[in-house]
Amino acid sequence: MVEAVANTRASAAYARIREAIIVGRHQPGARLHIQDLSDELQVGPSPIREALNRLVSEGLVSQHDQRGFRVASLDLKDLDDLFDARCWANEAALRASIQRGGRDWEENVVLTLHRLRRAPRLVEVDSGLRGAQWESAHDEFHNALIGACGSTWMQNFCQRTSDAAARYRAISRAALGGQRGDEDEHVAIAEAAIARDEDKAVSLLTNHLRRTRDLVFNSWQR
Amino acid sequence: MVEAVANTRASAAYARIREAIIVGRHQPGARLHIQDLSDELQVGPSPIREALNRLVSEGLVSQHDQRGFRVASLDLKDLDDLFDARCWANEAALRASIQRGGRDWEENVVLTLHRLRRAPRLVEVDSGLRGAQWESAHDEFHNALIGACGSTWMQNFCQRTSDAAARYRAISRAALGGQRGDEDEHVAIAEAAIARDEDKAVSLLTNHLRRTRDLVFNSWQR
DNA sequence: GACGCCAAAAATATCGATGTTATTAATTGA
DNA sequence: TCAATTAATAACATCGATATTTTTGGCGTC
Repeated sequence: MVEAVANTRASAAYARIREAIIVGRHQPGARLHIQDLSDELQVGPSPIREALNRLVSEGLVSQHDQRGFRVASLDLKDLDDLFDARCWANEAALRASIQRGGRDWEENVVLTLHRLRRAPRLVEVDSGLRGAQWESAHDEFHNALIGACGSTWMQNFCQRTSDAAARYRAISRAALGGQRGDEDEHVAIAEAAIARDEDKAVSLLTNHLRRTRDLVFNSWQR
Repeated sequence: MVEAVANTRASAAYARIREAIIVGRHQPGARLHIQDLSDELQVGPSPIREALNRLVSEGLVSQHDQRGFRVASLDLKDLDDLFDARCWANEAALRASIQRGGRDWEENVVLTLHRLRRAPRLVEVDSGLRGAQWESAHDEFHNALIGACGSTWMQNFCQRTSDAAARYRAISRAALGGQRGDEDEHVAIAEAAIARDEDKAVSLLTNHLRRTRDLVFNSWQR
């Protein structure tokens, strides 16, 4: 999902700040002071600013001229906005994948599903590493599902919306103290997809996304 | 589409470089030297680099660590890739708009269509301003069509794919020396949309996009 | 006690300079 | 003449310092 090593300080800073935002370590709406990040990551201001500028176009950071950067904020309206986009994009991409996908696609779906089921769930609340591992496997599985759609543009968009959704999941997880058990849903989606049952697969996937949305919605407070 | 004035040199540089890429003044694959841009825009290297970093996440510029920036390249495979994404995204967004749109949406479609028809076409090959004016009106119309879909995320994605498509159009225009007459297509799409005929509107819009793709495809050479 | 104004402090956006890495040119040996 | 190695050049990534702008805090007035 993101390169472990980077040849440039800006790229390294980009990866780390990005991760921190998605995981929720940098909270929505919080200001991102150049100096603080500079101290934290042990690099000068320039690479930090370059990293932040990349994140701006990615929608993870918002920028106001002369007033610095802050973590893009989240709210219920945006949650529904995002939910719609995810449904539409994933539906189209999944249908195309089912139509166009070959053996390699099927095998990749099976493989990533297996890895997802094997990935450790978040048992204790603060075992960050385990959570990250599961999130990564989860990501891989959903990418595999739409991996044969034939459009990198659409896949990138799905990835981006998925990143945004991960931020909401992190909040909900922090509020509820655990994750829901949705292994069955993933299995069902994979089976329908491989069986080339477009409508069923889409319906299962859409409901899967909706349940995620509802979980976040219900755990929302302030 | 993009703010005319910017309070910061980085934002100003961003807008100008972006425009230059979309219009095709910076050609696909061309290297973007910091120094050159610095001289051209009369600002130091830092704002230029920040601008380029934003464009990287936007997909208009590619970056290779330690090897600088270059204009994102275009090819026929990417054209089809992009075409699929545009069709899927616009179909979903248009359907939602037709279902959810109210009076204000209808009126905006009519208004932007009128402005598009009134906008001067590109008569002479190098009258850049006129072309830009039409491109802008064209953009506004397509945005208006999906303006009531309810998802900013999806609208932003459509905008982004539309920008990429504009780059292909610029190439094809330069090769052919003119634009095709597609006023009728826009009128038909608008009418079907306002008549709330989902399937017809979607079909017209999809064909509209396909014709654009075909035009570019046929004018491709090197 | 609240509002507005002014000064002090902090933070940003930008510059110019420098170390490092890639690219080009020159040179040597086969 | 060409390949490979090395020197020279150019470009990039990064730093540290500075000018501007925003924010904060205090002060006086209504």
